[in-house]
Amino acid sequence: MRLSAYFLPTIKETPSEAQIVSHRLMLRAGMIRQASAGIYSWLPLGFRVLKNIERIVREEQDRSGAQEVLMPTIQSADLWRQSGRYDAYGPEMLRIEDRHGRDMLYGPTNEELITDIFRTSVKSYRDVPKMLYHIQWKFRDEVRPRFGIMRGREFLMKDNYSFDIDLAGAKRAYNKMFVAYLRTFARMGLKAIPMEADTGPIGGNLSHEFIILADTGESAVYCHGDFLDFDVLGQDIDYEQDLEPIIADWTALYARTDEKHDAAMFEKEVPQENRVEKRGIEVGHIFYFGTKYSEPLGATIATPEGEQVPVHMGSYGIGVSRLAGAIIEASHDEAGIIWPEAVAPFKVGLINLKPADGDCTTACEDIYGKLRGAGVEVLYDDRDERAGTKFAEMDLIGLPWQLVAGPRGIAKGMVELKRRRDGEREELSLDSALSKVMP
RNA sequence: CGGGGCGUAGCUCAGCCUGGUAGAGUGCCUGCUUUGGGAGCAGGAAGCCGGAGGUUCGAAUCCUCUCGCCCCGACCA
Repeated sequence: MRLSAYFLPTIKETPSEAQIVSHRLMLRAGMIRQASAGIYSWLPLGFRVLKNIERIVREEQDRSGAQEVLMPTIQSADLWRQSGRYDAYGPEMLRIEDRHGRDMLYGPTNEELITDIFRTSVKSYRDVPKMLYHIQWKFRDEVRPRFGIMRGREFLMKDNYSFDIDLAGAKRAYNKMFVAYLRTFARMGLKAIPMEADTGPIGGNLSHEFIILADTGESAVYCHGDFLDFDVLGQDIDYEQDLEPIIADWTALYARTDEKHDAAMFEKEVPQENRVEKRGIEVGHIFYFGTKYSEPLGATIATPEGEQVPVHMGSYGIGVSRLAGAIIEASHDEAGIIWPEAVAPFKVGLINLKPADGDCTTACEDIYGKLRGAGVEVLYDDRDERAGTKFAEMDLIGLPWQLVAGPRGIAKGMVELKRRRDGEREELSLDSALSKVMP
């Protein structure tokens, strides 16, 4: 993509409404624009990031055996009356009336709908287990939206729902999601730590929040430092195998949010030097809720013995749009965003320092063509701007690699390759620079 | 939903107390100069001062109402 043709409205000054760093940077980098309180438009750069996050989430859901569906944003109130949540949910639910006077709502979540889909078509134990997920916009009319995209009213969420004949089956589904989440966040370059969470009225220990550490996180979290060295991507995972050992590894050490924190236990279980006390952002939540919805909605299946039992369900959410902000909270510096490669809107930013210079521009066009030919996503700054502006904007939008070509270097056949993460620069020949950023 | 704050040029803000023809910086457009970290000089375009009522000869400024946005708290993926 040529920057001269790209819609990238960057802002030098910080918009006054943005307080936290991800919100400021997303506005400044031209990723999003606020439409109204807690509701945002995604501009080209931000949308690319959102799509990358979504893609990784989808790939890992599919890998775990979940199947993608797409349910509507607008739901009928009828189902919610059956589950008892139409009244229970309160003013957070955006209620709508259609032209016929029917009560509708903009879905804040989809348990009712998915349970309805399941109950009308699944009748036998032979048809489970199943995991159905979708990635869809939700709306929760928060009293006070804040933190930009991180806590908007409208947000993109992946929610998966598992259906099993009994608790043991549900536990297997839970474990699959647990591992899928570890992989999902790791692929995005995040250290996500599963922390014990409240299970509500169901009880048991089948509820975890996945938390990433960031100074600006919304809640205090406490965990063992060894979590930061765990590597899930290095493992070869077979989702049909028993995942219990992996779960055991990841739940053996202390990790709790402040709601569940027990200072005495923390100090007893974690040696002083390994105690991590930081702030965290919740990016995922998995939990088992048993027959909470299947019972009132009559989602029953027949056991091998012919008995009708309510199906056991779990629900597994990832805040897809929130992740865009969360990743920035976890990865930025004074100059701007630092994208992990997997979610970066482009892999390489090619800076032509002097478009007016024939040789320099010829070389840049050549590099641009070669990178694109190799399938590398590249944003080519071909604008007639000053060098300082180009450097500053490229740092701001945070592409992992910057390839800088100026007349002086080009005359010697050299370009500069800068790694955004640590600012390390290398003067390289054209070919070796290219080979470094090509797959 | 309680408490607080702010709506003036694309953005950041001054002007309001004490009423008298709308301001700065930055961004944008033109030209010249400059050219490896958000340049310099000169010129230019740009605002129903959030909206509606009211007070007044006269309102960005005072009063009333209203809408929007932000912050703290309670709540939350």
